[in-house]
Amino acid sequence: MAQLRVPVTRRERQREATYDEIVAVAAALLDEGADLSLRAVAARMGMTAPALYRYVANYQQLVDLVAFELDREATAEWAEAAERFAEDDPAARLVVACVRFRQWAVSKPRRFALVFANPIAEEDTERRELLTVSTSGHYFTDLLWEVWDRYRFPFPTLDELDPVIREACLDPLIPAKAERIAHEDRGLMWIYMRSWSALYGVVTLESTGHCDPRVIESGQLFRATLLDWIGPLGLEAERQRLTGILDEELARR
Amino acid sequence: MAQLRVPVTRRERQREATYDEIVAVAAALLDEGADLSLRAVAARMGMTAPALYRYVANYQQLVDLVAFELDREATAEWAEAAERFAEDDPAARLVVACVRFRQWAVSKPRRFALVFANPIAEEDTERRELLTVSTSGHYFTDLLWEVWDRYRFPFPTLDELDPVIREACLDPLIPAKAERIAHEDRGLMWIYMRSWSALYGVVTLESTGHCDPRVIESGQLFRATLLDWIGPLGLEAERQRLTGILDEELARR
DNA sequence: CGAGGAAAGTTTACACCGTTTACCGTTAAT
DNA sequence: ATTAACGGTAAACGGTGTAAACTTTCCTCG
Repeated sequence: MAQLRVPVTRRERQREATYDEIVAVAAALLDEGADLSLRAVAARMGMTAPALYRYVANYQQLVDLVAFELDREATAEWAEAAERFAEDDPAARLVVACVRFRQWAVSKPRRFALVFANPIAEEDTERRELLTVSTSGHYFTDLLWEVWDRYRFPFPTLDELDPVIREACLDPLIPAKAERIAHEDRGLMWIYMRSWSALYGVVTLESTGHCDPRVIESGQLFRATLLDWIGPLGLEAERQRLTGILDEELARR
Repeated sequence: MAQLRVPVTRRERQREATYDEIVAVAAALLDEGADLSLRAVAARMGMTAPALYRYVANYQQLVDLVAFELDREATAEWAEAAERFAEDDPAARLVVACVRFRQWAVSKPRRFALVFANPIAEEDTERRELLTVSTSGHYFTDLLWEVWDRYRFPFPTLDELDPVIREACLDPLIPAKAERIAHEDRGLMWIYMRSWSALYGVVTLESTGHCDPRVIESGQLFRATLLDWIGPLGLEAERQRLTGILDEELARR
């Protein structure tokens, strides 16, 4: 029994704390506009750079670590904000979460770039696996499933899908909490991919600044993109209410 | 008269050639998977690094120069491919150009990242201006206008638009060949922004690899996104033909 | 308790990077 | 022919990631 318990020796607690400090310091550097460097992180922690190699194998792993934690942190924020609507109101929660995601991306573009605009080479299976456990991805798939569970919007059956897509729906390599989705309902994953692609698109465009700043400021492009999904997600009857929530959340700034 | 002619002295020709070589060498480095560094470019040109400062003020300018030229080069490729359809068939040309853009982004992700995934800070007016003259942006706006000129799909009137968006349509800060669009038709720019956002979204998602590799390989996500725009662009009557062109172009690999 | 060993640091070193400064031929213009 | 601009060099500075060798600290086990 004893060895089954996670052994929290003094050393391990210290090590855990060091990891936390790494992430905190990195986030601070990022917010200050400095760029994330191994040496800078080490220096600010009162260590020499090579010491950090006791914690990460190389620079890329440092970045991945920070990205993963920032993703978790951000997702927790959106989730908390979404909880101002009841559990049985997933549509409202989804709207809030999307807006908060967007506000986060626009107000903290460097964090966003680290987490979401970080190129992943096809061959890099390690980093790809890391992507699979992305917290935000799981959160959004889960939310989408709940919306479906409540509103039962249509989605393609597995045999309507392109064989490759079918496989990708059944055994997703992307961040997704698919276990919860019944095998025969896995066509839902296609809706997830499509809607995520749309959301990712506007948000990346806005966050990276490849867009008229006035348009970003107004939020209209994002708003229109979200509204496009009201119909496909079976929320037509709720359009007015959800639009209200959307606008309110956007105005919150 | 004489001083109106662009003076092509020997020196200026040489200088021009050097600029071309910088871009060529940088592109080669990029394609080899090395990262773009001022020193590496200089070394491969047989120069020392400081010599490059006679041509660009700093590293960022080197990147911008290369990005701009690669954008031009790529746009020329898509445009040439699109010309296999007649000038009076802008819809087919648009489909071809979009697919070629996507194939370029997926097969040369590093070039894509340089040109389109390069963050631009809000304050950086210089780089923002550079963005405004982006060749690809002009090409796509132009093509969209031609589609509208032929099919007359509906678009919001200026007074239907949010005031901020209206202003952005009238005096665009984004790459766009807007002069050609009559003042009262500037609502078209809204359609441009929205469709560009959608296109940019999938393509970035696929190019950066934040997506199941099998889905990228199949091209289905991109295909579906493009097909969504057949209706809004007034091309419903052409759906079958355009879908054929789309699939053919995607299969071309 | 004390010996042994792993863990966590440091120092030193190397090869890169962007950038500045001072200097020097070559080339073009007056 | 003189002068000035141009296009290059060498040296140097401070920054980066990373490797190897060495030291100190702490935990564990006989």
